[in-house]
Amino acid sequence: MQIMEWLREPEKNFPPHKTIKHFNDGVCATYIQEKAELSQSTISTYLSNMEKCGLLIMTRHGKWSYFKRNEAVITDFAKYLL
Amino acid sequence: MQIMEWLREPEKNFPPHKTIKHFNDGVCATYIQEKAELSQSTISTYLSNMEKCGLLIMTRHGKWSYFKRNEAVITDFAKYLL
DNA sequence: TGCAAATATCTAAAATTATCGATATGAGTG
DNA sequence: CACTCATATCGATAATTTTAGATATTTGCA
Repeated sequence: MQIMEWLREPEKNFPPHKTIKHFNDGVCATYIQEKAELSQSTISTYLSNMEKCGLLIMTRHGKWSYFKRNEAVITDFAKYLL
Repeated sequence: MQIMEWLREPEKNFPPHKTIKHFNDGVCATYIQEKAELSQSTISTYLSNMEKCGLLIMTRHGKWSYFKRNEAVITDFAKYLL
């Protein structure tokens, strides 16, 4: 939940990436891990699971994995609750 | 989640109560328990927790506890996810 | 008042989840 | 192609959740 909130406003919650300046594909895993203060393996598993279940969209840029919210899926889920 | 879905349409998912004919206050705990096929204590705990956290509204009618969805809270939660 | 029905609470076990350290894999770079 | 950084996977353990049986409480009714 916390990660999903952070990713709603990447610019406000994360520093700009050293090589990729925009947030078009979201935030790289390392920054999320640092902010979450959980181990690398834990965050990697989280992000991977969240991507598998459709909540996040992952994009590889070289050695970095970027994650952003999958708004379409989130909207559908929110509607389903009603 | 399943219970929340059932309670979206009480008339379609539960029999009418023997003494109280309408579904204004939702469904009595026993019917939910029977449909869920879980023990009485389990369902009682579920419903109580769901009520405590605001998802359900409980109404006592004599010896029966009725439960219905708290649509306001559900709507707020759905919005929060977006 | 005493019994029965409906629900609530307590305690404990089995199952699942959260989390990490160690290790493996993938990718860029001199 | 060796080295390093970023991420992924594996295996294990601690913590939490799920669930039930036993028991307690509440309420209506004979």
